Amino acid sequence: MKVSREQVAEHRHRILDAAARLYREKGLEGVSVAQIMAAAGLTHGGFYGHFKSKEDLIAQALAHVLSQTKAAKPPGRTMAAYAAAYLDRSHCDARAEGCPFAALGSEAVRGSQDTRAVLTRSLREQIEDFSATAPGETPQERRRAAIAGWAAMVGALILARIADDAALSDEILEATLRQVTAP
Amino acid sequence: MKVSREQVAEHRHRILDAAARLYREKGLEGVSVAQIMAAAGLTHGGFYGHFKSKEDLIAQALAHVLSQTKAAKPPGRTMAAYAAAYLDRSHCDARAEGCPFAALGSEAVRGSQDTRAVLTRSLREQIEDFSATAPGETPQERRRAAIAGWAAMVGALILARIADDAALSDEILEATLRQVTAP
DNA sequence: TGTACATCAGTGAACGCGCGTTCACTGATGTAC
DNA sequence: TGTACATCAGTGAACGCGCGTTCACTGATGTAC
Repeated sequence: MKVSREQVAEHRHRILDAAARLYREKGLEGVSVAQIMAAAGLTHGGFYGHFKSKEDLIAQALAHVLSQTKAAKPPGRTMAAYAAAYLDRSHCDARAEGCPFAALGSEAVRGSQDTRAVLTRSLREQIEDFSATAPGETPQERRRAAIAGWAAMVGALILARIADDAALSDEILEATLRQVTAP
Repeated sequence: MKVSREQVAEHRHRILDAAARLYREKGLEGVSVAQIMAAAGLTHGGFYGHFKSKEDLIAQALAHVLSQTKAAKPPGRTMAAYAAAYLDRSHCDARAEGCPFAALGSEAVRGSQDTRAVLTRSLREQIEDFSATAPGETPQERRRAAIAGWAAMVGALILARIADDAALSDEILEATLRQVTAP
C-alpha cells in the first residue's frame, strides 16, 4: 500500500542505515538485497522503488555513512586526535559502525565507478583536512604526512583486525598511533 | 580417469596458482570453484579430491602465494628497498599478482580461522624482517617503525587503487614512500 | 620383465539453495472538485 | 470542509541463473604375481 512522503523518506533512510551497517559487517558481496530490506523492516520487492540496483545502493550507502561521519566531526580536531580515536581497540572491534575504508577498502577497489567516485571525494577531503594539523614545516611536508598518516591508519586497522592474536593486534594499533602522532 | 602422482601434484599446484590469481583479481567471494578449476584446465567435479571446501582452498591459496613471495625475497633487502618496489605504479596496477594483504585485506578479516592464521604468521614474519632495517635508534623504535611502515604500505596501496584519479593515486604512493623511507 | 586387475583422479550431470530482479496486485495517500 | 478517485509505495510470488557440493561413472595408473 501507498505510504506518506515522510514515510518514504524514512524508509529510504532506514535502508541506507541497514545497508551501511551490514556491508561493513559482512562485506559488499556477503549481504543480499533481501537481508538489507528485512533489516530495514521492509520486504525485498520494494527495493527497486528506492534504488536502481544493488550497485547503486552500495554507492549511496557509502556516501550516506561518509556524509554522516563528516557531519559529526568537530571542526578543530587535529590529525593526532583523530588517530587516537581511530587506532583504538573499540574502533577496531566495532567493524559495523567504523571506518568504511578499513571495513571495505580492498573490495571497493573492484566496485562501480560511482562507488569509487564517492570514496575518492571522501579521501580528498580527509587528506585536505589532515593537512592543516599534520606535522611538518612546509605545506608540502604536512600534506605528505597527512597522506602517509591516513594510509597508516587504514592499513593498521585492517592488519589489527586480521591478526588472530590480541597482543599483536594491540601492538599494531599502538605502534602506528605513536608513529603517526610523533613529530 | 586416474592420472599419475606427478600429474596430481601439478594439478594441485595449478589450482592454487589459479585461485591465488583470481581471488586477488576478483575477491574471495567474486570467484567460483568452477571458475578456478576451469582456469587450472580441469572440471569442477574434481575439486573436492584436492580440497575440503572453498574455505579450505582460500587458506591454502593464501599460504601458497605468501610462501612463494617469501622464497623469492633476497635475504639482505632493506625495508626502504621493499617499500620502493611495493609503492610502485606497476605493483598498484598488477592487483592479480601483487600483495594479498592489499588485494584481500578487508575481506580476509571475515575469513575462516585458518585464513586468518595464515595471514597472521606472514604478518609476524614481515614485521620481524622489517625490524632489522627500519629506521630507529633502539630495537623497540625500529620495531615500531617496521609496524607503522608496513601498515602505511598496505593502506597506501589500497587507497591508491580506490582513487579514480591517476594524479591522486600517484601522489598517495609517492608521499607514503617518502614518509616510510625518511629517517 | 610381462600381465591382470584393483585403485582412484578426473568427468559431467544433478542436487537444493539463495541470489538479483520483475511484476500483478493491494490499499492508503493526497489531489481535484 | 467533505467526497471521489487516480496515484503509487510496498507486498510477496515468481523468473532464470549460478553457486557449492555430491556422486555414479570412466579409464589410465601402478601394484602384485
